Amino acid sequence: MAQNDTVTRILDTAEVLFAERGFAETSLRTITSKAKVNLAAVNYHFGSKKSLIQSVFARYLDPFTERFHGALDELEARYAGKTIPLEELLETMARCVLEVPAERNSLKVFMRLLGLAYSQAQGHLRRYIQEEYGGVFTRFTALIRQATPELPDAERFWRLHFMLGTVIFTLSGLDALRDIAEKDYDEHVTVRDLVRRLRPVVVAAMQAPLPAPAPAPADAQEA
Amino acid sequence: MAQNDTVTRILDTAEVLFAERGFAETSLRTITSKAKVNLAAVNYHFGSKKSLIQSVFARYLDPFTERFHGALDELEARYAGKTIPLEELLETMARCVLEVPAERNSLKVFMRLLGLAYSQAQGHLRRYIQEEYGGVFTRFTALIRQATPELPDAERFWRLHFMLGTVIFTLSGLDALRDIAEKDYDEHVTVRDLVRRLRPVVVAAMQAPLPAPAPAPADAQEA
DNA sequence: CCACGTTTGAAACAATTGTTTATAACCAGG
DNA sequence: CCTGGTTATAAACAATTGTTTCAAACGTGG
Repeated sequence: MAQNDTVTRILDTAEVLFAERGFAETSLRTITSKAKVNLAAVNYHFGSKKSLIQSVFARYLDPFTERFHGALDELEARYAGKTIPLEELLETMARCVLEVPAERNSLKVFMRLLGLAYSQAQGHLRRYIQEEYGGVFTRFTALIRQATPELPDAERFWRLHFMLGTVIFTLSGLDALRDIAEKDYDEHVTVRDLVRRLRPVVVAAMQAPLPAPAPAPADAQEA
Repeated sequence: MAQNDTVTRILDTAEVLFAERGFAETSLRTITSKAKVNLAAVNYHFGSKKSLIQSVFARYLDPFTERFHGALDELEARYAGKTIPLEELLETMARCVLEVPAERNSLKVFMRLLGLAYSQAQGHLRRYIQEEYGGVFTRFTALIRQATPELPDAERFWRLHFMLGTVIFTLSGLDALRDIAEKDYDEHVTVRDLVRRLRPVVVAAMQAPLPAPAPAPADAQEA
């Protein structure tokens, strides 16, 4: 029990600190002292700081992907070859995202971690997540493709990432935004409230009219 | 000229490195060696690393806010008290965002810096930007408010941040996304292409139907 | 009870960080 | 040609970082 206790105590403390301050800004000494374990315990149990970070993600993403795959199985079975409506797909994903972290820590931590992973510049973390958990996302986008046959592939690709940005940005910066919202509109907003607000926006965004065709490239502007 | 040369060479190098690797991950030695200036030059000219970071932002945001204010002046004059349409407001902002960094470095760097500032966890940088440049944004949102009278204030607040997330997330992660898009759909996408794609999505998102009212809070879920 | 693999503990390590210091180079104005 | 303040340079500083080491404590199977 002592070993497991040390490992989970490190993970519990690390994920909170990472979410609060970022990866580079969180030292192993801060983690271990707050977790009341020895400094060397991190390198002993995880090997390195980098691998600790990945373990923090794995503890969220492993149960998520499993549950998400299951939910998609159930959905495909229910629709038996018929194309699943867009709302249903989004709803299912939202439900899985909400359910998994609710069992342990707050969803806020999970989203903040995801946001950090994406903003990590050189992106070896994003690559790890892509390689390890890209499967469900590929499966999900294939179903989205069937649900939005009117969209050109490239257009759908970009719109999905537009919405990914919306969700990650909003939920990962939730604390700051919530403070403003509470002060200015005195309403205490929960994550579920946000998902409720997100739903019509995401649907409308995905179903927005196609953009005007690109103008003739008179002089190409480098990006 | 020598002084100015050192200062701008530090800023030019720092903004690129910051955008590529983040703030904490970029050391002053990396900056100064790449900029071919002495290590102490940063502390001499800027005082500290933190203040160098702020200077990097100021060099983008000062001309941007000036130009944006001017554009809003011109818009208000043109509409002479009448409410400015939403599309026009968005168009104006997009134009200013596109024009300013085009004069010097790439827009990509600017957006990546903005994304980093927002994902910076403890957020003293976000606070600095808010205090220093919050004015234009307040003015802009007031105009947006007139353009979308059907939206409750809180709803508009959240939707604006949804869209802010879309823009920052997409444009700050542009390189990675562009690689995927080019590989999968072999289309070379420029920033202007993205803005063209963004336009109908943002408009549709802002005009999406209101969400269903919150269900009775049977058991409150902590966030 | 003993012995052995596993886990913890305190300390030290080597490397890197931002910042400061003291000296030298520069470059105008008298 | 000095002289004054401004800028550049090299070196050192103190603090912090991730990682390693090695001995002590632990706990379980013989």
